[in-house]
Amino acid sequence: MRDFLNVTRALSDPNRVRTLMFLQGGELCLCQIIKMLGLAPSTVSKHMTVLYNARLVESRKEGRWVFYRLSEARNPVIRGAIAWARGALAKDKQTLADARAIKAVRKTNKEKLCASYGRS
Amino acid sequence: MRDFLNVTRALSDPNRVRTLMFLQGGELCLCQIIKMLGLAPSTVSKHMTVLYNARLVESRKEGRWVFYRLSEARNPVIRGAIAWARGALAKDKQTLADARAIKAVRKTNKEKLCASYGRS
DNA sequence: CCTATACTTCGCCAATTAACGAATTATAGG
DNA sequence: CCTATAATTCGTTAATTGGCGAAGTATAGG
Repeated sequence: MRDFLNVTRALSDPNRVRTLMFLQGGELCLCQIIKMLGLAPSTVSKHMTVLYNARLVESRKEGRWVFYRLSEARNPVIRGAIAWARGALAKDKQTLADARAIKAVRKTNKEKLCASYGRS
Repeated sequence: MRDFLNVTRALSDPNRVRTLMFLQGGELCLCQIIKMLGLAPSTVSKHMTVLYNARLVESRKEGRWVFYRLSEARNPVIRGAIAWARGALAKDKQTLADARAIKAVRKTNKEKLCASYGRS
C-alpha cells in the first residue's frame, strides 16, 4: 500500500505528470526539465525526488549534471502506472504541447541552456 | 489532464484506495463503508464524493440509503486505473484483511449496522 | 405532522504540500 | 586553490487536504 500510494501521490501533481510524459522521448538533465517547467530549480529538484522515490524515474550523474529517465524496472506496478498514464494522456493538450517544446530544448546547446538556469 | 489528476488524487488516500478494493465484492451502502473504515460519517461521505467526482465509483439511492459500486463505465482511463490498482494491491495486507472483514459486514443486518452508525 | 435515521454540508483545526529564495554541496576548469 | 556552475537542502509561506462534530436535508414509518 505504501509503495502504491507513493506512486499515486507522485502522479497527483501536473508538473510531475508532465515531466513523466516528456521523459518518454529519452533522458533529460535537470536543467532541461527546469526549462520545460519554468519553475525554480529547487522546486524541480524536489519534484524529481518525489518521482525517484516512487521509482517512476531513475537517475544518472555525469559531472555536474544529473540525468533523469523513465524507470526501466520490471516492477509491474511501476510499468503499469507508466503505461496507464501514457494511455490516459496520449492525446492531452499539455502533453502534446510539451512533446513539441521538448524538441527545441533537446536541440539547444546544454551549456547555454543551463547557464544561470536558462531563463530565456 | 484534469480528469487524470482527479483520478490520481482520488487514489492518493489509503482510505479511498481501501474502499475501492473492497467494493470489488459488490455494492455497499455508505453505512457499511463507514463501518469498514471506522471514520466519521461526514469524513466517509466526503471520501466517496472524491471517488465519485473522479468517476471511479457510481452511486444509487434507495430510500434512505446510498449504495456505491465500482464504476462500470467503458472509459479506458477509469478502467485502466481500477485494473492497475487492483493488480498492484491484490496481495496487499490491508486489502486482504478488508476482504475478510467485508464478509462479516455484508452478513450483518443493515438496520442494526447502520443504527447510530454501528460503532460496535 | 412528527420522529428517527441515513447521509450531506458547513465550519473548524492540524498536517501536508508546492512554491520560492538563500545557503550549501559537488564538480569542472582556470 | 579559486571561481563558476549544476543540483540539493533548508527555512518560510500560502494553499490544500483529511479529520471531526454540529447543523441541515431527505426519506421511511408511526
